[in-house]
Amino acid sequence: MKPPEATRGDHQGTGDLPPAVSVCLEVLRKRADFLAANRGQRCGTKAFLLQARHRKDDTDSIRVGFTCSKKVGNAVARNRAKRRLREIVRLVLPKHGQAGWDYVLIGRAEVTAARDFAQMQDDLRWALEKLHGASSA
RNA sequence: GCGGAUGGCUGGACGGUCGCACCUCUUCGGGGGUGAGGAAAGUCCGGACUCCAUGGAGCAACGGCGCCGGGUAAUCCCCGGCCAGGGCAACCUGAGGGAAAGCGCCACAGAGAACAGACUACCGCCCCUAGGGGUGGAAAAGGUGAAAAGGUGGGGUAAGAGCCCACCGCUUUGGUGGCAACAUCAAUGGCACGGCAAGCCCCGCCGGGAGCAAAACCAAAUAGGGACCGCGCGGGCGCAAGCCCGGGGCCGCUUCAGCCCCAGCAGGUCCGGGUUGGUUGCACGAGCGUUUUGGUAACAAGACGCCCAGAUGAAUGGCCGUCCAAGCAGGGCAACCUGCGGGACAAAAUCCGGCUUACAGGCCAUCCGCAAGG
Repeated sequence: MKPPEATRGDHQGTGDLPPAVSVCLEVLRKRADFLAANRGQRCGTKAFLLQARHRKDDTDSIRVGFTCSKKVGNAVARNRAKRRLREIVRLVLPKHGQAGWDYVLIGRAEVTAARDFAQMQDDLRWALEKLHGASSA
């Protein structure tokens, strides 16, 4: 009854990815991609933790992954958290993300499912500006 | 009307706007269809299906089950019945075979706890003699305990006792009813037989193992194995042809049948295994709905209609509006009005049949008790 939920034991978490997003976005499916993103830059917000990594390969697509471990709650709570994260990514990332980067959003217990939706979008914009501002500086 | 018992249903609705998975149509712009649960859960039973084990028979071991009958693919499940316990009742609960095969265990308390025993108390006799001691009888009364050797009443006696009698219980035998568990009636014996088998055990029945990450196929890249050919090949006897004797393996043992192996390699030809992706398995099934017939029922048979999720870092959603109902506050005798507010448990992962557990609120049916009315 449970999805792979992947290697939960370590703190990588493995996101569950919904191929949701629009055309220019791709979804991370490989465990290795998640591990690589985990070693990249990161920025926490109230509703989630954002990890980002510049792939430095020839492709210029934006890729995203989502991680909601069992700490977030039961299956129903995890699914809801992932869907909300997926939705703010769909609305925000095409405009504010940078090509050639991988992003991973990690859900938090309680907050990810309950925070005001508009505020979550602002959170993501703020986190993206902070990361890319720091990397360019 | 109040209280209660049982069974079942439902578990937000509608709309707007972005979006997801699969299928499908397409003029490649896009359009259409379908898309979580009663528990999808726990993974506790039973099956289908797949692979592994060479097949048959017997035995042993291990595990499970356990009133009787029926249902089913099957079950530890379901239905009906029996017995025991609880409740005024509807109804509920019950690992419910065997303790006159054996072993073992019954703590504390108590005189005594398992082929009984005698502390207080009772009675007779004897002795010192307010009272007590000795001896014998007896096991009813008190006390202890979860449990004390049939119960109640009467007779009887020095006092007592199934010692005798009646009823109840029990043993044994028989009759009757029932497929059976069992019930009931009669006779019989004066009563001999404590509990625990979720202790060992005995009896009866059932059971091969692993599981869709099973398994099959395709494509890549990569280190290492097997078969056949050739040289050659177990022991003994023999000049030789040949004859005799084998050993080991095939999930425990025995047996029968069958199969395989029994030195090595510088070569030649061919085949298989693991990893990562992909495809299949993978959704037409012990299927669902309606209905008829048989059956007390579980269920079975028939007719008609229907196609109903197939993901894999894993779709079935985000936001907003109106309404519905739980809750809170205010107003009103009340119906109700206004505002706030928030939506039970829990999400498919090969598929079925069950069990168990979780669950806000709402609804329906049948039945029982009490009260009132006709």
